Amino acid sequence: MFTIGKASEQSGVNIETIRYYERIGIVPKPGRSAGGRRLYAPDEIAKLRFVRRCRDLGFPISIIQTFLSLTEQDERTCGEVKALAENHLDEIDTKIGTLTRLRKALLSLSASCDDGTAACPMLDALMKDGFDEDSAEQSKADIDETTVNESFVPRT
Amino acid sequence: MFTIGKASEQSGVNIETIRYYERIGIVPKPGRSAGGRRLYAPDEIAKLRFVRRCRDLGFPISIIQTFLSLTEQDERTCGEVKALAENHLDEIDTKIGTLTRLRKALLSLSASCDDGTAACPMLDALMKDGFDEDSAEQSKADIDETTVNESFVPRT
DNA sequence: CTAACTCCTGTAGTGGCTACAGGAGCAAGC
DNA sequence: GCTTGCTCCTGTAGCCACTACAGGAGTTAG
Repeated sequence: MFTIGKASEQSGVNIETIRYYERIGIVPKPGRSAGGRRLYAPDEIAKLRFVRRCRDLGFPISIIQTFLSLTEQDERTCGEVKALAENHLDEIDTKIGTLTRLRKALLSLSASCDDGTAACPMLDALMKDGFDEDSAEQSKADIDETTVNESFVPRT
Repeated sequence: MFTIGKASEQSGVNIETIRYYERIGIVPKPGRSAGGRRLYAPDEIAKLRFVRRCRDLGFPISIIQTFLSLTEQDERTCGEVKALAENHLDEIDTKIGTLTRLRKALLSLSASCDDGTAACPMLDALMKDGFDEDSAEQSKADIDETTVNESFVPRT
């Protein structure tokens, strides 16, 4: 049995985050010592580590919850997991695509911008009227089609 | 002069978001009608549009605020703008790199996962002990080096 | 004059944490 | 036994950039 500090070290999950996970019910409440401190069994630490790895892969908590319940009742598990993973992969691909288009737009904007000039062509371009019609609206439309809002961005 | 609804249409900024921008002080408080409604002049709408475009490019509000104050006092504007834009470009690049590594990791994990299997190799792998040492830790280390946390992810 | 619409303020919720404040348990050294 | 310093406890508030209400008031078309 380990206190929360050791559990944090071994799982790689921040102490505050462990308590947060307990609060939102993604990991079960651990036992307590006589003095009221949380005590973690090795398998509870394994669960925390699992959650961290899934977060590292960019999965949202809600999906991880599904993963965890799937591991409890191990009936036709793998198909669902694969489906969720592939859906997540699609989202990652969309995100990479969006960022790549953004990168391109920003690059061409900042390229017009020479150091030392007083009036800034980049800011000018962003202030102008007929800007969205050109290049940016293109990527905007692409994004809106697929509606990829939920900022998942992996933890560091 | 336009009411908030028209201003929203013309700028592409959601009504609630306009009021939010006013509340946090990124755009100035507009005038009011006799009945207490916000009235926007064309240049205020232009400012809103500028903010939206910057958000579309993924700039955080704080940077946009800098942009706006730079346009007020137009002294050595362009150099600073370019620097901020290039810094943002670097962040985008890092994010694309992270997502690409993630994609790879997730792809190889889900590849091991055949539909219909009861026990899931992917979940197994994530539960296992010596997992972080292999491929995931690589990308983890890369991320930690550069410390890119602030989830910026462009609006749709 | 009324129905439908737009707008107002203020507050709370989203995700996934992180950062306190103010206290209590616990281990080691004196 | 007592102090020092560490870890832990609960509860709450903050982060970002919005979004979503509730409950009311102004406005406009028929």
